[in-house]
Amino acid sequence: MIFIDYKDTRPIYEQIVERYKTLILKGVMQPDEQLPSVRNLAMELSINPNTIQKAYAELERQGFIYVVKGRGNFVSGDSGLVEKRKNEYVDQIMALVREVLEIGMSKAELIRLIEVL
Amino acid sequence: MIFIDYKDTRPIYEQIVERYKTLILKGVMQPDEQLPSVRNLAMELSINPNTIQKAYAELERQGFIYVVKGRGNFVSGDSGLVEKRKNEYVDQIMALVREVLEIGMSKAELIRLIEVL
DNA sequence: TAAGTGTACTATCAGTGGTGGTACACTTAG
DNA sequence: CTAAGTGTACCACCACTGATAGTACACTTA
Repeated sequence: MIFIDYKDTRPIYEQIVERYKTLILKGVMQPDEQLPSVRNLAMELSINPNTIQKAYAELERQGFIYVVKGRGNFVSGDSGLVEKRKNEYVDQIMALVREVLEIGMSKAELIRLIEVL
Repeated sequence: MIFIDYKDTRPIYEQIVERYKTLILKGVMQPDEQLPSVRNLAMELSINPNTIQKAYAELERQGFIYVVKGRGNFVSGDSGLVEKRKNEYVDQIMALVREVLEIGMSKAELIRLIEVL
């Protein structure tokens, strides 16, 4: 379910955050489903528990999971997250589209590439 | 022409590289036009010459500029760069598009956003 | 009670971005 | 030829960040 790409330049904790965000938003992980414990996931990935802790803290800060002390971390049920996430993606895409249009690509060409995707 | 955004999390030298790449690709800087000297630009931006040097070295590595020792750095005339850069952008855009489609956005909606841009 | 959970520390290390400074080879204007 | 301006190559140093290692404590539950 979770893996680390050491060729990826992004920090490990960030990769884990991204991975869980997409798992949750795509519905692979259902609301109130439990995430692996900090220590377990650390063991499984052969990394330090503190790194997992950092990732989980970030996921909680962003509202993707909630924490029950002594029990574990669970997927949040907030559906507004999908909409928020969509907007994040759209903003990024539009910024890039503006750039590529400025150096001479046509809208039509770009739209065509999306259509055939 | 060049400025630094200290709120930007990217390193300074990288910001300078990006800035010059777009200036060159948009034609704001013409082939064989001279760039500011390492020391001048460093003074102007109040940063260290080594940082500028790093940015210029990267620009040369990517083929955007060429260097004449003792004279300065100049904009390259290679037109194939535009095409290469376009592809870089398109790859990034398509990766993001795939993500946003996976979490439930429709192609039509996305295309519409580009059309009204 | 014991095991498993999150959480909060502290110390330490490695890599990277950036600064500050020196030095050298080259080109060109005077 | 000389001096000024150019790129280039170092070195030492510092700050920040990501990550590790270890300890400790409070909570929940079988």
